[in-house]
Amino acid sequence: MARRLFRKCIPGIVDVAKHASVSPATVSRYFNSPEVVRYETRKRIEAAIEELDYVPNGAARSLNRGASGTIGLIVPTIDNAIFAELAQAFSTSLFRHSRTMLIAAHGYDLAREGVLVESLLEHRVDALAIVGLKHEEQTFEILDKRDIPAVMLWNYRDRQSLPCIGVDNREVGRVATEHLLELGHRDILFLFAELRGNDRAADRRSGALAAMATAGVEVPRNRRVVSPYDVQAAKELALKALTATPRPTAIFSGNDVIALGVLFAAMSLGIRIPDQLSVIGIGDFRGSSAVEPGLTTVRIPARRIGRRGAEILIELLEWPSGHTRPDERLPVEVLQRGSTALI
Amino acid sequence: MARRLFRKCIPGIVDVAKHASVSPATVSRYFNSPEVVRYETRKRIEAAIEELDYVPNGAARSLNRGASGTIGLIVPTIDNAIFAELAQAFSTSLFRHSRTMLIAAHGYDLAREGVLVESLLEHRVDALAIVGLKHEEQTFEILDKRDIPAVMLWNYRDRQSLPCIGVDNREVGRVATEHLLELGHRDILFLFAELRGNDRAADRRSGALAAMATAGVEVPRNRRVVSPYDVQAAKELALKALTATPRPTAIFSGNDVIALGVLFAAMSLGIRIPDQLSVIGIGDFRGSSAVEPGLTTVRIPARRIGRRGAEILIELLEWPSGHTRPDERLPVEVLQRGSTALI
DNA sequence: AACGCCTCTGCAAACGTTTTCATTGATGAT
DNA sequence: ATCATCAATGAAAACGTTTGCAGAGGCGTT
Repeated sequence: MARRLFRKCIPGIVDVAKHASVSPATVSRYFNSPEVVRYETRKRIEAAIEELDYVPNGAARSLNRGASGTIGLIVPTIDNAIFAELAQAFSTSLFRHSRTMLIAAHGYDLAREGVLVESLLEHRVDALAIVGLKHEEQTFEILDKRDIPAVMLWNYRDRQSLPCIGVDNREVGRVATEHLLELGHRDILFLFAELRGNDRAADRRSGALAAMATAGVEVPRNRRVVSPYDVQAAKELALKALTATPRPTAIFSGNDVIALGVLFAAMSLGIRIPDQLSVIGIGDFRGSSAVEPGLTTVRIPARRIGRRGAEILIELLEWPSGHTRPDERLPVEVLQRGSTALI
Repeated sequence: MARRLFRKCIPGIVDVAKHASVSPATVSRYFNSPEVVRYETRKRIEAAIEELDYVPNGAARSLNRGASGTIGLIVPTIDNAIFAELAQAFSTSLFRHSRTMLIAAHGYDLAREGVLVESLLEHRVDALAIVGLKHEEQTFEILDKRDIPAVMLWNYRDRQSLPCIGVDNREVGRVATEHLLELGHRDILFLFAELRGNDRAADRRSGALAAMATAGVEVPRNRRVVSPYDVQAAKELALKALTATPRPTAIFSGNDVIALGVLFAAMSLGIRIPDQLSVIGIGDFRGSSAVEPGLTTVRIPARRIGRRGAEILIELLEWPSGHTRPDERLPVEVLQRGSTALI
């Protein structure tokens, strides 16, 4: 094949080698195990690198080594406070171990998720983290066949086909509901988050309804509403429910964004919180404590999940075998602030 | 060099070729220009790919082609509503053109930014987008030497060394201030965002102060405060200012997060907005319209910036030469909602 | 028949690293 | 002087693709 004459002479390791009058092998060693290279040689190489503005070619390295130093993260969307926090923590942890994050978002579309996995595999990520428990069968198969380390983040459940690191979202739904029940509320409006392609939301819902059943409280159809992930939309749904009679005494919100919408709806109707209405959220987003009144919510440790996810994958990479399964179920807790009170 | 016997037989193009009884070249053509491969041959190759679960090796391709199909994005932090929106839009646009985003965050640390650029170059990104105008000299130099397409996002200014796509943040600061002035406010508290390593915030500040100067209104020292990017912190700063006398009649907030903090502070003090206090934000974050009262803010089209940034880089890649400089200055506008009123 | 053209495919040379193995001196022990 | 040891380096074979060139048939035209 003909030389690519046109390519703009971007310097390679052999150029550096020539410049420093050593062999490419030595330059490579300079990077990968400097201590075996004689001091003066090292100096010469350094000078050459500086001179040529040499930057190693990751593709070539990864081709040779069979590892790219890159770890994939698949989230529903970046554009969502809580996943952004997760991603940031994940990325930072990786950076600390000199690896890079390759992030991809599927927009709650499981089919598209498959494409993303393929794409990440094509980039030869060394490991993979996916948000959520529910994925296409094919995804699991291909990860298994390739046997690259993989974990599922955010939601936790026992005996999954892949290790998970996160919280049990059924528990989350349960404790939020129990909190309202303990305060004496019986007529509760449930504003669940969109369930499609979202096992977290689905789990919260089933946890919540289970808690209600345990308490022996009926939840009529019109008290179970699904809200988009959007303050404005949640606000409108809440407005509708709060202007009808009878009015619920409490609102369970599938996440803090929905809760924020509820708060604003109440405000615009002049309904005093928590005297006339209790509101609980889920997530403890940044800023939820500053809302007026402070939002009672179930804390989900997003950053910690991101950090642990990254750390565990790296561990898996560096000690490939042995190990018990690295599942981690993180604790959740209700943070009672000003938005809930005894009925 | 000895064969890497241990590597778990992950199939390559030659395995596929053998399986389909063709040459590797033909398999490669199957991917890159299917129309030249005979139908039956194509079928055979498809079967082999299916059978072996073959996924092309991006590193090898990128090594050979000298292009990785990957485009870098450097942001201060992902974990920030507005940059998350930007990144999401950027990523989606790239995906549409079958390219991948490699994102990196420096946490407002210009020094670390240099490392990130290097790291992205090592990954051989085909192009690069950076948020902000101000960067290390070395960054510009290396981008220039490598001559990979690069743009600066978010902030706009004429005659920069790299094309920029964004809004003029001095204008942003100016129009926000003018809005308050037009409503008759003279005693305005300025809660600027953190300025260090943040040319956007600095520009907003200078635009705002210039507008005040033009109007001939003095801004005393204690009316210029810098707030962290955090609802709680902004709330506390606002609380302090709002409990002192004299109380400002309006608050200029460097971004919507700060404005939210101000709103909550006013609420907790029982100060009615906008009757007793006008508040303006900047950014028009998702949800800012749903706040009660609706937040008046200066709209910055984050998604559009992300999308255009991606599109422009791709254009630059596909028609490498010619072209006028692709700078784009996007319009800003004040969205008056319920949080500002005549004094 | 001879020739040219077209379609499809194979050959083999890159791409820029890493790493095994061998080589070269230098040093120290016998 | 001989030999083993050691430190520092070089030579060369991979890694898995892409692609220019050339070859092999098939077909239509002279």
